[in-house]
Amino acid sequence: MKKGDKNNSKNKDEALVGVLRNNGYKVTQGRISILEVFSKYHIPLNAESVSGYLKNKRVDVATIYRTLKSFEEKGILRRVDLRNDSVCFEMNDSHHHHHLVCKKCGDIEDVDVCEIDRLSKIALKNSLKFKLIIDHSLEFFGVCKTCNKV
Amino acid sequence: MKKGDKNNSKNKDEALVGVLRNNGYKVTQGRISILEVFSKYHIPLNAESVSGYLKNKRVDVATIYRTLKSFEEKGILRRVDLRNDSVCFEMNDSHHHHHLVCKKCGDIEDVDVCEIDRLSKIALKNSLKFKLIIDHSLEFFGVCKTCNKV
DNA sequence: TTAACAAATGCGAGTAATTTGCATTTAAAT
DNA sequence: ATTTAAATGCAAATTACTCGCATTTGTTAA
Repeated sequence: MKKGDKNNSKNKDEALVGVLRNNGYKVTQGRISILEVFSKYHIPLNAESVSGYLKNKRVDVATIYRTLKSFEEKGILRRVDLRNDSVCFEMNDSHHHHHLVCKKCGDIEDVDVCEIDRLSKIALKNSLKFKLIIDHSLEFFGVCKTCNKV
Repeated sequence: MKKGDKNNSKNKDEALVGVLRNNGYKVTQGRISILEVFSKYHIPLNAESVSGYLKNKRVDVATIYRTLKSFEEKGILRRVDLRNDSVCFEMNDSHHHHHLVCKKCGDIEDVDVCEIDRLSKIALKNSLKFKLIIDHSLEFFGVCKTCNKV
């Protein structure tokens, strides 16, 4: 590993520590590791996947579930609903995006839809019951080219 | 019950029978009853709720789960993910709409967003991997006025 | 530094939603 | 009416997730 890489990695970790502190968390190795996984893999991950990526630095699955839920409540993670059998999350950073999911093989492609904020405002304006919209889900389900050939 | 009502009800059931036949299903009382529930209540329903509405005409919960899944695959029902602890469905008819869900009390308001087809086309056009988009999810999560007061 | 305390974790048991295997029943084709 | 594959009910199994509690750990303040 080159010096530069090491520093980058260190800086990145320091940024993650900052995220934890800003949200009033104790800084534990487990939470840092979980954040590292999400900041490395920009794909929807469920508790089991996170656990898999944490092989070496083992964190109990109950802790992972608790952490994911808490991170979501704080807005550090966003929940992503892909209509599979588990709840997935992604880092909730500036790189906000949605997904196209293959109904056959489950393959995922990111989708940038810049108009969702506008739609959200329209929805709120037309709403009778609601005063505040915090989040939204927007995912597309289809068939990928590979599966379509079969 | 008036004659007219009876006829309407009968016609409705015949329409539902048609739905089953068109999809290659055997026409069973259970499936008709389940379709009746969805065509009567235009709100997201999970297996348990359906079971509740079927009180008199009891259908086993395993059968309900099997039926819902199968109906979704056929496109008769749409899956609706409201981020609660069970999978919900709605009739997939012309009355297509989305939802605003209160994160605190779970109250739901329907949302009509007419631009989603356009977004879907844009997503497909920009996609590298996908050839076909079949469905999408779009739900908004927020806080309703009642809960916001507290 | 260290003492003290609340927060965080691990572990195991528990729960709720959903699925599955299989024997029985039933709709529909012949 | 007979036959057959599909559909159902029942009970057991599975899966994702949660909870209680004893122990550990990070942070605060002396």
